Amino acid sequence: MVERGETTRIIMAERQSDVGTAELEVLKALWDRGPSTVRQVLAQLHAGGRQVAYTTALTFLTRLEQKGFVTSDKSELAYVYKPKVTRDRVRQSRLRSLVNQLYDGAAAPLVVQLIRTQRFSSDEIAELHDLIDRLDTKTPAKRQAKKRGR
Amino acid sequence: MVERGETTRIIMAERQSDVGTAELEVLKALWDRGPSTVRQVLAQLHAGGRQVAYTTALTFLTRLEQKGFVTSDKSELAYVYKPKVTRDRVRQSRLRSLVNQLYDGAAAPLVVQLIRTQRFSSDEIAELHDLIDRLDTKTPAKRQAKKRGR
DNA sequence: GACGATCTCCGACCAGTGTAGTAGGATAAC
DNA sequence: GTTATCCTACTACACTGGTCGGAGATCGTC
Repeated sequence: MVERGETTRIIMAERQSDVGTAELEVLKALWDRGPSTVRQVLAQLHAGGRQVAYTTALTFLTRLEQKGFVTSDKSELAYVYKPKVTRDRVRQSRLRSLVNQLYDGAAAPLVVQLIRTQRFSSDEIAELHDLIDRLDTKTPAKRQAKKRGR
Repeated sequence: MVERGETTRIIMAERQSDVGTAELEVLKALWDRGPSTVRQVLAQLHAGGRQVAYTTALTFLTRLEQKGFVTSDKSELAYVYKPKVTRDRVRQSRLRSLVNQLYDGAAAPLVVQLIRTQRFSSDEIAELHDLIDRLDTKTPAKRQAKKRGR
């Protein structure tokens, strides 16, 4: 009755088209194999235990392209798809969502939880140690652009 | 036409009903306020900027109850809902999903990424330092319960 | 006891996602 | 040239999650 809908849409727009779990599998296939045809992606999916039909894989790739996550080279009969987003970008984005949704945007508690609940090899522990040590030196507050390059 | 559907359903069953983003807001309201009526939850949602109708909040609570994430005390006219899962459980579960989906189940790379890309206050850094140090002593393999109390 | 405010229940709608079938174009093989 | 094969485009369907309206039960109050 009321003319709501606008605001609602805007609020939801914040979480614009995301990649679904099955679509993510497809992206992973592309990350792992590099540019691939539908059939190659399909083979990868099957190898990973996802028994879907050829057209299903095609649909995923088409939708991913609509959403802007992959591009396709249509010069050959069988299109060759390749990812437009990196694995890291997606990880980053998913991570941010998680932090915002469940940790009030503060990453530290997340890290604490991870360290507390997960098991790590001594190599990993060493690496973490190293990273944290390096954090100490370049303390946050200032964030002096040492490598202004990027 | 073909009698598929069985297998499909089974495969999808693996990813049993999860909590949606709006449902999660409701859960958060319950975590923050403790046991609440629909109206109270609604107020909390509005306070958080989510302008939804009363019946929408009701639907969320009902669905959450069906899914087993909340219970309700129906002794009064207005039911009082309370969470059946802790915030930590949900965090844990979401985290595991993320790690499995995007980090091949290995938490360490996630931690590395977090530490690399997020900013931390010096207090937080100190805490992390502490945690990692403690990891060193009780190396994974054995996990000798030094502080059995927990 | 009729009225208005509240509640819950039930059904509904839409968008998004997982999944696939069919149609029709291009290609390769006879 | 006809046939079998492979590819994309289009359509469809079920299920879930976000959103709500109307119907019917309850309760407090004149």
